[in-house]
Amino acid sequence: MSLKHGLLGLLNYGSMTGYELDKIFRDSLSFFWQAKTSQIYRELDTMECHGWLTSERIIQNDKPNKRVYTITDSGKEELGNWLSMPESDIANAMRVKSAFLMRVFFAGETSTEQSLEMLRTYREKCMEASKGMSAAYDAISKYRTVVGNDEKSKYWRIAALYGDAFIHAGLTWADKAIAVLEEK
Amino acid sequence: MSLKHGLLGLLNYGSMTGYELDKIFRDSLSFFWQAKTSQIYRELDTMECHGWLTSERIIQNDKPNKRVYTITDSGKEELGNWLSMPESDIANAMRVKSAFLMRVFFAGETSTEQSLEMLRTYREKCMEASKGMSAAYDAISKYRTVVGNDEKSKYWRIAALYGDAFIHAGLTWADKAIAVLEEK
DNA sequence: GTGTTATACTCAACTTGTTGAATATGACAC
DNA sequence: GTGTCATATTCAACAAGTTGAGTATAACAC
Repeated sequence: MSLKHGLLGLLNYGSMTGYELDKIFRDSLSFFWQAKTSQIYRELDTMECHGWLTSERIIQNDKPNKRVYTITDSGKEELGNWLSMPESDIANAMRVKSAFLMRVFFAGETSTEQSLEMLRTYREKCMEASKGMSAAYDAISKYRTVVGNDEKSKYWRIAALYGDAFIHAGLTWADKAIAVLEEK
Repeated sequence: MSLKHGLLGLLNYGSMTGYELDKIFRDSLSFFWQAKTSQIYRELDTMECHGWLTSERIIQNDKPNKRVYTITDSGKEELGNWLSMPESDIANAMRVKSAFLMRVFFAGETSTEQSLEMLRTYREKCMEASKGMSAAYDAISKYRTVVGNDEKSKYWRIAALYGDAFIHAGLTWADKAIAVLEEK
Protein backbone atom coordinates (compact mmCIF):
# COMPACT_ATOMS: atom_id res chain seq x y z
CA MET A 1 0.00 0.00 0.00
CA SER A 2 2.99 2.30 0.18
CA LEU A 3 2.58 3.97 -3.17
CA LYS A 4 -0.80 5.20 -1.98
CA HIS A 5 0.75 6.56 1.18
CA GLY A 6 3.60 8.19 -0.65
CA LEU A 7 1.07 10.00 -2.81
CA LEU A 8 -0.88 11.01 0.29
CA GLY A 9 2.31 12.33 1.84
CA LEU A 10 3.05 14.49 -1.17
CA LEU A 11 -0.52 15.75 -1.48
CA ASN A 12 -0.35 16.66 2.17
CA TYR A 13 2.27 19.27 1.20
CA GLY A 14 -0.21 20.71 -1.26
CA SER A 15 -2.67 19.92 -4.05
CA MET A 16 -1.13 18.62 -7.25
CA THR A 17 -1.82 16.96 -10.56
CA GLY A 18 -0.89 13.39 -11.39
CA TYR A 19 1.75 14.74 -13.70
CA GLU A 20 3.44 16.69 -10.92
CA LEU A 21 3.25 13.74 -8.54
CA ASP A 22 4.86 11.59 -11.18
CA LYS A 23 7.73 14.07 -11.54
CA ILE A 24 8.30 14.36 -7.82
CA PHE A 25 8.38 10.60 -7.55
CA ARG A 26 11.09 10.48 -10.18
CA ASP A 27 12.99 13.42 -8.69
CA SER A 28 13.08 12.57 -5.08
CA LEU A 29 11.27 9.44 -3.96
CA SER A 30 12.57 7.21 -6.72
CA PHE A 31 15.60 6.29 -4.66
CA PHE A 32 13.46 4.20 -2.35
CA TRP A 33 10.24 3.74 -4.30
CA GLN A 34 9.62 3.53 -8.01
CA ALA A 35 6.30 3.77 -9.77
CA LYS A 36 5.25 4.00 -13.37
CA THR A 37 3.19 6.95 -14.53
CA SER A 38 0.30 4.67 -15.37
CA GLN A 39 0.35 3.16 -11.92
CA ILE A 40 0.29 6.55 -10.25
CA TYR A 41 -2.82 7.61 -12.15
CA ARG A 42 -4.44 4.28 -11.39
CA GLU A 43 -3.74 4.62 -7.68
CA LEU A 44 -5.07 8.19 -7.66
CA ASP A 45 -8.33 6.86 -9.08
CA THR A 46 -8.72 4.21 -6.43
CA MET A 47 -7.71 6.64 -3.69
CA GLU A 48 -10.41 9.00 -4.83
CA CYS A 49 -12.88 6.11 -4.61
CA HIS A 50 -11.70 5.50 -1.02
CA GLY A 51 -12.48 9.15 -0.31
CA TRP A 52 -8.87 10.00 0.53
CA LEU A 53 -8.75 12.58 -2.25
CA THR A 54 -10.97 14.89 -4.21
CA SER A 55 -10.14 16.14 -7.67
CA GLU A 56 -10.99 19.19 -9.66
CA ARG A 57 -10.71 19.69 -13.40
CA ILE A 58 -8.85 22.86 -14.37
CA ILE A 59 -9.28 24.31 -17.83
CA GLN A 60 -6.09 25.80 -19.21
CA ASN A 61 -5.53 27.79 -22.38
CA ASP A 62 -1.78 27.62 -22.70
CA LYS A 63 -1.48 23.94 -21.79
CA PRO A 64 -3.64 20.81 -21.84
CA ASN A 65 -6.37 20.76 -19.21
CA LYS A 66 -5.46 19.12 -15.95
CA ARG A 67 -6.93 17.44 -12.89
CA VAL A 68 -5.78 18.69 -9.51
CA TYR A 69 -5.95 16.30 -6.56
CA THR A 70 -6.51 17.45 -2.99
CA ILE A 71 -6.15 15.37 0.15
CA THR A 72 -9.28 15.05 2.31
CA ASP A 73 -9.54 14.73 6.11
CA SER A 74 -10.04 11.05 5.65
CA GLY A 75 -6.84 10.96 3.58
CA LYS A 76 -4.93 12.81 6.29
CA GLU A 77 -6.18 10.35 8.84
CA GLU A 78 -5.05 7.45 6.69
CA LEU A 79 -1.62 9.05 6.29
CA GLY A 80 -1.32 9.54 10.04
CA ASN A 81 -2.28 5.93 10.71
CA TRP A 82 0.27 4.68 8.25
CA LEU A 83 3.00 6.87 9.70
CA SER A 84 2.42 5.63 13.20
CA MET A 85 2.02 2.01 12.22
CA PRO A 86 4.82 0.19 14.00
CA GLU A 87 6.98 -2.84 13.51
CA SER A 88 5.42 -4.47 10.48
CA ASP A 89 7.24 -2.64 7.78
CA ILE A 90 10.32 -1.97 9.79
CA ALA A 91 10.78 -5.72 9.53
CA ASN A 92 9.90 -5.22 5.89
CA ALA A 93 12.53 -2.54 5.55
CA MET A 94 15.23 -5.04 6.38
CA ARG A 95 14.17 -7.14 3.42
CA VAL A 96 16.32 -6.89 0.37
CA LYS A 97 15.01 -8.15 -2.93
CA SER A 98 17.77 -8.23 -5.45
CA ALA A 99 17.94 -10.16 -8.68
CA PHE A 100 21.55 -9.08 -8.83
CA LEU A 101 22.44 -10.83 -5.59
CA MET A 102 20.64 -13.92 -6.79
CA ARG A 103 22.93 -13.88 -9.79
CA VAL A 104 25.94 -13.51 -7.56
CA PHE A 105 24.72 -16.49 -5.59
CA PHE A 106 24.55 -18.67 -8.69
CA ALA A 107 27.56 -17.15 -10.45
CA GLY A 108 29.53 -20.33 -9.74
CA GLU A 109 27.86 -21.73 -12.86
CA THR A 110 29.73 -19.23 -15.02
CA SER A 111 33.41 -18.36 -15.33
CA THR A 112 35.34 -16.35 -12.78
CA GLU A 113 36.05 -13.80 -15.50
CA GLN A 114 32.34 -13.32 -16.18
CA SER A 115 31.63 -12.94 -12.49
CA LEU A 116 34.36 -10.35 -12.10
CA GLU A 117 32.94 -8.48 -15.05
CA MET A 118 29.55 -8.39 -13.34
CA LEU A 119 31.01 -7.15 -10.06
CA ARG A 120 33.03 -4.46 -11.81
CA THR A 121 29.90 -3.23 -13.56
CA TYR A 122 28.14 -3.13 -10.21
CA ARG A 123 31.02 -1.15 -8.77
CA GLU A 124 30.74 1.38 -11.57
CA LYS A 125 27.01 1.74 -11.03
CA CYS A 126 27.73 2.49 -7.39
CA MET A 127 30.16 5.20 -8.42
CA GLU A 128 27.57 6.72 -10.74
CA ALA A 129 24.90 6.55 -8.07
CA SER A 130 27.29 8.19 -5.65
CA LYS A 131 27.67 11.12 -8.02
CA GLY A 132 23.90 11.17 -8.56
CA MET A 133 23.32 11.72 -4.86
CA SER A 134 24.30 15.36 -5.15
CA ALA A 135 21.33 15.76 -7.50
CA ALA A 136 19.15 14.29 -4.77
CA TYR A 137 20.47 16.83 -2.28
CA ASP A 138 19.80 19.56 -4.83
CA ALA A 139 16.24 18.31 -5.24
CA ILE A 140 15.82 18.46 -1.47
CA SER A 141 16.96 22.08 -1.37
CA LYS A 142 14.69 22.93 -4.25
CA TYR A 143 11.59 21.37 -2.73
CA ARG A 144 12.41 22.74 0.71
CA THR A 145 11.84 26.24 -0.59
CA VAL A 146 8.59 25.06 -2.21
CA VAL A 147 7.29 23.42 0.94
CA GLY A 148 8.95 26.08 3.10
CA ASN A 149 9.56 23.84 6.06
CA ASP A 150 13.02 23.11 7.39
CA GLU A 151 11.79 20.67 10.00
CA LYS A 152 10.39 18.43 7.29
CA SER A 153 13.41 18.69 5.06
CA LYS A 154 15.46 17.35 7.96
CA TYR A 155 13.80 13.99 7.39
CA TRP A 156 14.46 14.19 3.68
CA ARG A 157 18.13 14.64 4.46
CA ILE A 158 18.03 11.62 6.74
CA ALA A 159 16.54 9.57 3.93
CA ALA A 160 19.28 10.82 1.62
CA LEU A 161 21.91 9.86 4.18
CA TYR A 162 20.57 6.34 3.88
CA GLY A 163 21.28 6.53 0.17
CA ASP A 164 24.86 7.61 0.78
CA ALA A 165 25.43 4.92 3.37
CA PHE A 166 24.13 2.14 1.19
CA ILE A 167 25.93 3.21 -1.93
CA HIS A 168 29.12 3.34 0.06
CA ALA A 169 28.47 -0.10 1.52
CA GLY A 170 27.89 -1.40 -2.01
CA LEU A 171 31.24 -0.05 -3.12
CA THR A 172 33.25 -1.56 -0.32
CA TRP A 173 31.41 -4.86 -0.70
CA ALA A 174 32.18 -4.95 -4.43
CA ASP A 175 35.86 -4.36 -3.72
CA LYS A 176 35.90 -7.15 -1.18
CA ALA A 177 34.06 -9.51 -3.51
CA ILE A 178 36.43 -8.74 -6.37
CA ALA A 179 39.37 -9.39 -4.05
CA VAL A 180 37.92 -12.78 -3.03
CA LEU A 181 37.57 -13.82 -6.67
CA GLU A 182 40.99 -12.54 -7.68
CA GLU A 183 42.91 -14.34 -4.95
CA LYS A 184 44.29 -17.66 -6.12
CA MET B 1 11.38 -13.43 -13.59
CA SER B 2 13.95 -13.95 -10.89
CA LEU B 3 12.03 -16.40 -8.79
CA LYS B 4 11.94 -18.71 -11.79
CA HIS B 5 15.69 -18.36 -12.21
CA GLY B 6 16.35 -18.90 -8.56
CA LEU B 7 14.42 -22.14 -8.74
CA LEU B 8 16.33 -23.14 -11.87
CA GLY B 9 19.59 -22.41 -10.07
CA LEU B 10 18.66 -24.65 -7.18
CA LEU B 11 17.37 -27.44 -9.41
CA ASN B 12 20.64 -27.23 -11.27
CA TYR B 13 22.31 -28.50 -8.09
CA GLY B 14 20.00 -31.47 -8.13
CA SER B 15 16.38 -32.61 -8.50
CA MET B 16 14.08 -31.59 -5.71
CA THR B 17 10.47 -31.32 -4.60
CA GLY B 18 8.61 -28.05 -4.23
CA TYR B 19 8.71 -28.57 -0.51
CA GLU B 20 12.50 -28.76 -0.45
CA LEU B 21 12.83 -25.74 -2.72
CA ASP B 22 10.57 -23.82 -0.40
CA LYS B 23 12.76 -24.72 2.57
CA ILE B 24 15.99 -23.77 0.81
CA PHE B 25 14.47 -20.45 -0.18
CA ARG B 26 13.68 -19.75 3.44
CA ASP B 27 17.03 -21.01 4.68
CA SER B 28 19.41 -19.35 2.35
CA LEU B 29 17.97 -17.24 -0.43
CA SER B 30 15.45 -15.42 1.71
CA PHE B 31 17.95 -12.72 2.53
CA PHE B 32 17.72 -11.36 -0.99
CA TRP B 33 14.58 -12.96 -2.35
CA GLN B 34 11.39 -13.98 -0.60
CA ALA B 35 8.64 -16.16 -1.99
CA LYS B 36 5.56 -17.74 -0.55
CA THR B 37 5.09 -21.48 -0.74
CA SER B 38 2.07 -21.08 -2.95
CA GLN B 39 3.98 -18.91 -5.38
CA ILE B 40 6.80 -21.42 -5.64
CA TYR B 41 4.42 -24.21 -6.60
CA ARG B 42 2.71 -21.93 -9.10
CA GLU B 43 6.01 -20.97 -10.71
CA LEU B 44 7.08 -24.61 -10.91
CA ASP B 45 3.90 -25.32 -12.84
CA THR B 46 4.49 -22.58 -15.37
CA MET B 47 8.16 -23.51 -15.68
CA GLU B 48 7.17 -27.06 -16.49
CA CYS B 49 4.87 -25.66 -19.19
CA HIS B 50 7.83 -23.73 -20.62
CA GLY B 51 9.70 -27.02 -20.79
CA TRP B 52 12.39 -25.89 -18.34
CA LEU B 53 11.54 -28.72 -15.95
CA THR B 54 10.12 -32.20 -15.92
CA SER B 55 8.47 -33.73 -12.91
CA GLU B 56 8.00 -37.22 -11.61
CA ARG B 57 5.55 -38.44 -9.02
CA ILE B 58 7.16 -40.52 -6.28
CA ILE B 59 5.01 -42.83 -4.19
CA GLN B 60 6.13 -43.00 -0.58
CA ASN B 61 4.95 -45.23 2.22
CA ASP B 62 6.30 -43.44 5.23
CA LYS B 63 5.38 -39.91 4.05
CA PRO B 64 2.88 -38.27 1.70
CA ASN B 65 3.63 -38.81 -1.98
CA LYS B 66 5.74 -36.18 -3.62
CA ARG B 67 6.61 -34.67 -6.99
CA VAL B 68 10.29 -34.35 -7.85
CA TYR B 69 11.30 -31.66 -10.34
CA THR B 70 14.28 -32.02 -12.65
CA ILE B 71 15.86 -29.30 -14.77
CA THR B 72 15.90 -29.95 -18.53
CA ASP B 73 18.52 -28.87 -21.09
CA SER B 74 16.22 -26.06 -22.07
CA GLY B 75 16.08 -25.01 -18.43
CA LYS B 76 19.86 -25.05 -18.16
CA GLU B 77 20.08 -22.91 -21.23
CA GLU B 78 17.63 -20.44 -19.76
CA LEU B 79 19.63 -20.33 -16.53
CA GLY B 80 22.84 -19.70 -18.47
CA ASN B 81 21.23 -16.90 -20.44
CA TRP B 82 19.94 -15.27 -17.32
CA LEU B 83 23.31 -15.51 -15.59
CA SER B 84 25.14 -13.88 -18.46
CA MET B 85 22.52 -11.24 -19.06
CA PRO B 86 24.31 -7.96 -18.44
CA GLU B 87 23.49 -4.50 -17.22
CA SER B 88 19.74 -4.59 -16.98
CA ASP B 89 19.37 -5.95 -13.52
CA ILE B 90 22.60 -4.60 -12.23
CA ALA B 91 20.86 -1.26 -12.60
CA ASN B 92 17.94 -3.00 -10.96
CA ALA B 93 20.14 -4.14 -8.10
CA MET B 94 20.83 -0.56 -7.17
CA ARG B 95 17.13 0.01 -6.68
CA VAL B 96 15.91 0.05 -3.15
CA LYS B 97 12.22 -0.29 -2.44
CA SER B 98 11.54 0.48 1.14
CA ALA B 99 8.28 1.44 2.76
CA PHE B 100 10.32 2.17 5.84
CA LEU B 101 12.39 4.85 4.11
CA MET B 102 9.21 6.35 2.72
CA ARG B 103 8.01 6.66 6.29
CA VAL B 104 11.25 8.29 7.30
CA PHE B 105 10.81 10.74 4.45
CA PHE B 106 7.37 11.76 5.67
CA ALA B 107 8.11 11.46 9.37
CA GLY B 108 8.08 15.26 9.67
CA GLU B 109 4.31 14.93 9.97
CA THR B 110 4.69 13.15 13.29
CA SER B 111 6.55 14.05 16.46
CA THR B 112 10.32 13.84 16.88
CA GLU B 113 9.74 11.37 19.68
CA GLN B 114 7.76 9.06 17.43
CA SER B 115 10.41 9.28 14.72
CA LEU B 116 13.14 8.45 17.19
CA GLU B 117 11.13 5.48 18.35
CA MET B 118 10.92 4.23 14.77
CA LEU B 119 14.65 4.64 14.20
CA ARG B 120 15.49 2.88 17.44
CA THR B 121 13.30 -0.04 16.43
CA TYR B 122 15.09 -0.15 13.09
CA ARG B 123 18.42 -0.16 14.86
CA GLU B 124 17.35 -3.11 16.98
CA LYS B 125 16.21 -5.03 13.91
CA CYS B 126 19.65 -4.45 12.43
CA MET B 127 21.25 -5.88 15.54
CA GLU B 128 19.02 -8.93 15.36
CA ALA B 129 19.75 -9.38 11.66
CA SER B 130 23.43 -9.09 12.42
CA LYS B 131 23.18 -11.97 14.84
CA GLY B 132 21.07 -13.90 12.32
CA MET B 133 23.86 -13.77 9.76
CA SER B 134 25.77 -16.48 11.54
CA ALA B 135 22.83 -18.76 10.81
CA ALA B 136 23.23 -17.87 7.16
CA TYR B 137 26.91 -18.81 7.27
CA ASP B 138 25.93 -22.08 8.95
CA ALA B 139 23.42 -22.76 6.18
CA ILE B 140 26.17 -22.16 3.62
CA SER B 141 28.44 -24.69 5.30
CA LYS B 142 25.62 -27.18 5.53
CA TYR B 143 24.63 -26.91 1.89
CA ARG B 144 28.25 -26.86 0.75
CA THR B 145 28.63 -30.40 1.94
CA VAL B 146 25.37 -31.32 0.19
CA VAL B 147 26.40 -29.75 -3.10
CA GLY B 148 30.03 -30.71 -2.53
CA ASN B 149 31.52 -27.79 -4.37
CA ASP B 150 33.75 -25.24 -2.75
CA GLU B 151 34.04 -23.10 -5.85
CA LYS B 152 30.28 -22.52 -5.80
CA SER B 153 30.11 -21.88 -2.09
CA LYS B 154 32.61 -19.08 -2.62
CA TYR B 155 29.85 -17.14 -4.32
CA TRP B 156 27.45 -17.90 -1.53
CA ARG B 157 29.93 -16.38 0.88
CA ILE B 158 30.18 -13.31 -1.30
CA ALA B 159 26.41 -12.95 -1.20
CA ALA B 160 26.51 -13.31 2.57
CA LEU B 161 29.20 -10.62 2.78
CA TYR B 162 26.72 -8.33 1.10
CA GLY B 163 24.32 -9.06 3.91
CA ASP B 164 26.91 -8.18 6.52
CA ALA B 165 27.88 -4.99 4.74
CA PHE B 166 24.34 -3.76 4.42
CA ILE B 167 23.32 -4.59 7.92
CA HIS B 168 26.34 -2.73 9.16
CA ALA B 169 25.54 0.26 6.95
CA GLY B 170 22.00 0.25 8.33
CA LEU B 171 23.31 0.37 11.87
CA THR B 172 25.65 3.29 11.34
CA TRP B 173 22.98 5.14 9.37
CA ALA B 174 20.47 4.67 12.18
CA ASP B 175 22.98 6.05 14.69
CA LYS B 176 23.61 9.07 12.50
CA ALA B 177 19.91 9.66 11.94
CA ILE B 178 19.18 9.42 15.66
CA ALA B 179 21.99 11.90 16.31
CA VAL B 180 20.52 14.34 13.78
CA LEU B 181 17.12 14.19 15.48
CA GLU B 182 18.52 14.46 18.97
CA GLU B 183 20.62 17.55 18.31
CA LYS B 184 18.83 20.74 19.22
C1' DG C 1 6.03 23.94 -41.62
C1' DT C 2 8.81 20.66 -39.15
C1' DG C 3 10.69 18.67 -35.31
C1' DT C 4 11.27 18.71 -30.44
C1' DT C 5 10.11 19.31 -25.83
C1' DA C 6 7.07 19.84 -21.88
C1' DT C 7 2.61 19.23 -20.37
C1' DA C 8 -1.18 16.08 -19.23
C1' DC C 9 -3.45 11.83 -19.09
C1' DT C 10 -5.55 7.00 -20.44
C1' DC C 11 -5.93 2.13 -21.37
C1' DA C 12 -5.46 -2.87 -21.70
C1' DA C 13 -3.13 -7.03 -21.10
C1' DC C 14 -0.17 -9.26 -18.45
C1' DT C 15 2.95 -10.91 -14.66
C1' DT C 16 4.11 -11.05 -10.03
C1' DG C 17 3.31 -11.26 -5.31
C1' DT C 18 0.15 -11.74 -1.11
C1' DT C 19 -3.25 -13.78 1.93
C1' DG C 20 -4.90 -17.38 3.88
C1' DA C 21 -7.24 -21.33 4.01
C1' DA C 22 -7.70 -26.31 2.77
C1' DT C 23 -6.19 -31.06 2.33
C1' DA C 24 -3.71 -35.19 3.48
C1' DT C 25 -0.26 -38.70 5.47
C1' DG C 26 2.46 -40.71 8.95
C1' DA C 27 5.65 -40.40 12.96
C1' DC C 28 6.29 -39.75 17.69
C1' DA C 29 5.17 -38.56 22.30
C1' DC C 30 2.16 -38.51 26.35
C1' DG D 1 -6.48 -42.06 21.28
C1' DT D 2 -5.13 -37.26 21.23
C1' DG D 3 -2.32 -33.71 19.97
C1' DT D 4 1.40 -31.89 17.59
C1' DC D 5 4.95 -31.80 14.25
C1' DA D 6 7.17 -32.57 9.70
C1' DT D 7 6.07 -33.73 5.22
C1' DA D 8 3.81 -32.45 0.90
C1' DT D 9 0.76 -29.84 -2.02
C1' DT D 10 -3.32 -27.12 -3.93
C1' DC D 11 -6.51 -23.39 -4.66
C1' DA D 12 -8.88 -19.01 -5.23
C1' DA D 13 -9.30 -14.21 -4.77
C1' DC D 14 -7.05 -10.20 -4.73
C1' DA D 15 -3.52 -6.40 -4.81
C1' DA D 16 0.43 -4.50 -6.84
C1' DG D 17 3.56 -3.70 -10.45
C1' DT D 18 5.13 -3.83 -15.52
C1' DT D 19 4.97 -3.03 -20.45
C1' DG D 20 4.07 -0.36 -23.85
C1' DA D 21 1.36 1.95 -26.67
C1' DG D 22 -1.90 5.77 -27.47
C1' DT D 23 -3.98 10.55 -27.27
C1' DA D 24 -3.71 15.44 -27.09
C1' DT D 25 -2.23 20.51 -26.64
C1' DA D 26 0.85 24.26 -27.11
C1' DA D 27 5.29 26.50 -26.86
C1' DC D 28 9.63 27.28 -29.05
C1' DA D 29 13.32 26.93 -32.19
C1' DC D 30 15.15 26.44 -36.82
